[in-house]
Amino acid sequence: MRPSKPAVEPSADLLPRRGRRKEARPGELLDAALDLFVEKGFAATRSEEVAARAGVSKGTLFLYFPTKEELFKAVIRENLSGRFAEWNEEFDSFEGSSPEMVRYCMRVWWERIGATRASGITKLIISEARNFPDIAAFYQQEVIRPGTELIRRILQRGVARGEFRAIDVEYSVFSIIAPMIFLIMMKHSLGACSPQDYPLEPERYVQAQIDNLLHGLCVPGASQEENDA
Amino acid sequence: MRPSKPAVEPSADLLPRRGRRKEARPGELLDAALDLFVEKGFAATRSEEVAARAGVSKGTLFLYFPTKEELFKAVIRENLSGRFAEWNEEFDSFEGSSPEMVRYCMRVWWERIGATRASGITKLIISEARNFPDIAAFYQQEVIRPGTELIRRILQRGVARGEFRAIDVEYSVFSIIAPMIFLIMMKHSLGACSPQDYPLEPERYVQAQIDNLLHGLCVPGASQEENDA
Amino acid sequence: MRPSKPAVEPSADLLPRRGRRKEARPGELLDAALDLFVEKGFAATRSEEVAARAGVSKGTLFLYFPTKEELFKAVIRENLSGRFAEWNEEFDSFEGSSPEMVRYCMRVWWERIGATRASGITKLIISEARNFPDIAAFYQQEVIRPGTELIRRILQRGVARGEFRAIDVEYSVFSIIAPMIFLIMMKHSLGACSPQDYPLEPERYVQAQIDNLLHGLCVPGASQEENDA
Amino acid sequence: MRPSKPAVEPSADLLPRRGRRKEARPGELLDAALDLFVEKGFAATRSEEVAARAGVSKGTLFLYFPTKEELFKAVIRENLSGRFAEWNEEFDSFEGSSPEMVRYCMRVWWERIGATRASGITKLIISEARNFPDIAAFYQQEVIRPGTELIRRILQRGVARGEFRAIDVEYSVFSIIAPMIFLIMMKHSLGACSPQDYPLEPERYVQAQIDNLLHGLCVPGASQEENDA
DNA sequence: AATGAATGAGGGTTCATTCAT
DNA sequence: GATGAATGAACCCTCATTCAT
Repeated sequence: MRPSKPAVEPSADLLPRRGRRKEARPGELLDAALDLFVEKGFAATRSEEVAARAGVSKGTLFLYFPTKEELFKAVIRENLSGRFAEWNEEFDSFEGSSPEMVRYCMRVWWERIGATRASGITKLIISEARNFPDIAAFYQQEVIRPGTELIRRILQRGVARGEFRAIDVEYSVFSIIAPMIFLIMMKHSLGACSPQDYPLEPERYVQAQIDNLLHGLCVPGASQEENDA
Repeated sequence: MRPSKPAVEPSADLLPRRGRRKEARPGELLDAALDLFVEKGFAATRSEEVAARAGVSKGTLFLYFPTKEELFKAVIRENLSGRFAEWNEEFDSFEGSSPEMVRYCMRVWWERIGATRASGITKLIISEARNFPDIAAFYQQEVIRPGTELIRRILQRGVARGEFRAIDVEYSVFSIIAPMIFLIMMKHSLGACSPQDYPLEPERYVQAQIDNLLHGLCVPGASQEENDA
Repeated sequence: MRPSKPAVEPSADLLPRRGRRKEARPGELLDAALDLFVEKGFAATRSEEVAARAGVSKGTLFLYFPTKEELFKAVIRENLSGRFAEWNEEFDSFEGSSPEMVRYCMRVWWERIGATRASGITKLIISEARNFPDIAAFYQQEVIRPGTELIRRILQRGVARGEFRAIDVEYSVFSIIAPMIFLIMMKHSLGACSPQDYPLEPERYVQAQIDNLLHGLCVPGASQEENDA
Repeated sequence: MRPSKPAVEPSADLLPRRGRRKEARPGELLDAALDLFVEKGFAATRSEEVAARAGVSKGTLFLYFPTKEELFKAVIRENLSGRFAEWNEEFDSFEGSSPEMVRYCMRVWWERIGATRASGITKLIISEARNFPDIAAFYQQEVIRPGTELIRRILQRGVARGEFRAIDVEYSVFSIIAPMIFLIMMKHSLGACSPQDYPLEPERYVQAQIDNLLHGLCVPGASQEENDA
């Protein structure tokens, strides 16, 4: 039906064209999509770009994901593997001190999430939450709630064991979360733009945050300044 | 991102303004644009929506801003009040202790930025940085650098005066920045989606962060655990 | 934003480009759409063709009709002006004989519908009914039912006045409808394809149908052949 | 309509066929295609649907028919059984009266065409004629011309034998054709949409049309109204 | 200055067709 | 032969931008 273009010689093409790899496709597309959505945002990413980065044509994308929005949701779902059961267990059986737990928590967060492609999901959710309220709610249920719960238990343990001060446990959760989220956001936004301006060494960053978080800025024993607002 | 036309300077600025009647227009457009860009992102915001929210017609928008991209840049510029000179002075003449400076810094950050519409800019920059590298660089110069510099000076002062421990000043800057940025990001993303899931009270949040930051989680004097990685 | 093509001189263009004629547009578009839908069918007609035939650009079409399907429905609605009230009245006050009514009915059908653009709607509905069941139902209500009712009354009148035989009134309605619909369908399908093969003169056609319908093929008084199936 | 490739002749026809196993394929595809083309039209029918309904894969369809358009033509050709030689003979040797011939003609038309899947071709041709002028011309040659010729001979016989009035033979042909085509069109369009609104009993319909056609609506002997236009 | 009708390039999605298996 | 994954031209529709009024 369509006027076929003059058959282009597949001259020295070593890779198999029209590869038949149904199993591999969705994963490659999801990877490409994650990268691009993180980099440019959902709306500014063109479907064709995703396909091209995955090494397939535009049409192939829609063979696996009926719409761009479904692709987005699949990207989130794919990378939201609920590993909290495992992590909860890991922390329940943790034998060290509570400060060590906090230290371990933050280091592991960086190693397992921050330093990996999974960190893109965090950036993606925070940037796109308002355009995808149902995704946001899903993330809330599946990640935020169990995550904060895990951290809260660490803090409560520390207070109960007399290792931590009588902190505001509920809101101190964010003293662990905030520095990690900040690091991840920087990695994917300003840090990715001008690395020369943001020579953030993640290990040193995490180390400094842990140190300040556990011991505070102030020299201990100095005159306690008043805590009135 | 498409190539932006060379920004056309609105020459009418040179003429003496008689009535201030219509002069409110650009401001209303910038306000509307800020809200919508923060809410939906640059790419997902339609020019017509901006105009409608500002109460003018589509054509009028392009009367003041030659392209959507220029509108975006104007939104950023408009809300990047270079108040660092003022703020630097405020801190240079600050008479209290360094812990008080940190406390003041974080409270004022929330009051002057976080609680106001200006906080949207932070969200916007972080979300859109990679689509607007020049904007990101501009922000880097105008906000990040002076901001971190200001905070660094506070920390150095505290160390110099023996009020703060021998912290990693360079990276401890983020111990102040991260919690504030996190609060602002939440306010504009997940927090705006499901307020019932995020009943964050900003004052209590800031208070808890300040408290933990200054005194740390650990009870002072407890056996210092080793700081090796 | 978009790279503007080198401004083409509107050399000798007498017609106003970018005409501002909001009132006229929908009608012109509906006319163009009717023609094309009749000619090529709904699915095979491209939106851009409709726009082009109406002398506007693709985008303009969607300014007035949100989707191609809505355009289709509007085409039907526009041309389905329920003139049955008027026609009912016309026939209720008809003073001639019932055969004259039949004759008048068929001639007027051709003049007011068959010979005009409105006949396209008939072709359209019949060809597309199964793709647009709601349209078909609507047409059923608004056109078919009142139309058959009108004709049934004519036939009943003829029987009641002793002018017509004891016909099967219910199904004799189609003895009037069928020839008219056939003529209209031919006009828009095979007749439009090869006029040289279909030199149908509508007036002679209608005349012949009326004549046969009223008096039958058979010579009157000839031996009635049996009517068993 | 796109330019159709020159139809490739399936050369395998020359080889002696061993098993008839797979030879059913093309027929099943043609059947499926006929149904779907009639139901949705050519453009709105997807090749994959045709294949699916025939119980084969998309690829197989194109094994037998090089393009969708060739499939369409094959559907027409397949169902255009040139049985006119046979039918002509049947009528040439018909022994009854001319009214009986008309009656027989219409009944047989319904039984052999109207009531069978072949009736879909009629609907298809009429609906798609303008998109396939060559098909229309072919149909004209193969069906319309011999069909009208057959009917014309019946009418002429009746006139010659004094059984029919001095009718306009040329145009009276349509008095037989129109009601049959109308019935078939209804069956495949509006009648298929809302059967509850179209409880057309074909036998009663055909009976009524025959009756009216042969004897007319008017009571014989009543004052002949003038036949001037 | 302000409007909003008009434009048309761009992007999401479909689907006839191809071809490696 | 048969399959169905892959392709990409084509089509519907959007929306930034223009411009006559």
